[in-house]
Amino acid sequence: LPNLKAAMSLQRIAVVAYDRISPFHLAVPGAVFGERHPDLPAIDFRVCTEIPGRLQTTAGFTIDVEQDLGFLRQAERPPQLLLDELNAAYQRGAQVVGLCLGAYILAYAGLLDGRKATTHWAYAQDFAARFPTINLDADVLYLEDEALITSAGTAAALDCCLYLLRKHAGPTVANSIARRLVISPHRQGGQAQFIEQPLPKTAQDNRIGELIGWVRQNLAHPHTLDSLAVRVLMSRRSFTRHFHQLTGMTVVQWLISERLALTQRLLESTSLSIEEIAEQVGFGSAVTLRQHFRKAYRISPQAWRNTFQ
DNA sequence: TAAAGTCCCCGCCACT
DNA sequence: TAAGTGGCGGGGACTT
Repeated sequence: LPNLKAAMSLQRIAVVAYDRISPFHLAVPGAVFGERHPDLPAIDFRVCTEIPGRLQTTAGFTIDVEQDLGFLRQAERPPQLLLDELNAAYQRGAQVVGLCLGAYILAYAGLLDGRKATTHWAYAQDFAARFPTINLDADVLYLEDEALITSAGTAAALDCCLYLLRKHAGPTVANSIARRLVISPHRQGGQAQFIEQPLPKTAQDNRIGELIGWVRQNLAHPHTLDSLAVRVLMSRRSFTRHFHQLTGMTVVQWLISERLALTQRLLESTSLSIEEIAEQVGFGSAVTLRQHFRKAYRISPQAWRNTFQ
């Protein structure tokens, strides 16, 4: 059945494995949290399981897991043991994460009752039927409600882990690790506005989330730092600071990445000229569009269009 | 593509 | 005291 999850505080992260686990799901938290980073204090990262020993993976090879759930603290009997441990961890103030189908574990543990959660879209119907008291949102990459975080399928676990890292260690470290993994620090289709912020002080972050949605709808506008800062009722300085904290990108970086994403779509699905596309996506000129496109994708817009049409 | 001009980013620090 | 805010300015990124 279900999956793995991590109880974390950045000093200590426990990932729960089980027999016939998908190695990808084990590798994702391992790649984000398990390796040393110069700007990050060493994390006590461990994989644990109910009964230590050899576990089969779905990829045909086996892994040895020495750690039992004692790392998660306490004792009793599986699988109730696992649920109890998770509850105990949550009571102690740990952050509890259910990646992919790991959301089922949190749900069985009763942690998600009355809360928002997500899981792999293919299991959304089953999940909703099984746990009617849980408010399921299958359209997001990951979702935080209080200290409980669930992520959607497979690769969304990466977005989720990077979100956790950004939250606890800051955007610089998170971006650095994202770069090392050769993935976008903040995926297009941006989930920022969907993250349920647990603390009341984040009214501003919510405003930024709304701003992100609005700018996407109005990319053609000639946005500037000042015009955007006014919209979220912040000074320039605070706006850039909050924006970076929330998304891991600077305002201009993000704007450019949004404009480039739309550029790609228009190149693929329309026959608009580069000039017309530049106009529609908010680049001041075709020259500017070409510069950014080339820098980001190492290919000219025209060449991109040719290969994708 | 090149270069001048403009705008942004972010460390710093005084001030809530 | 601790945490957040916002003006300032140099270096650098972006635009034309």
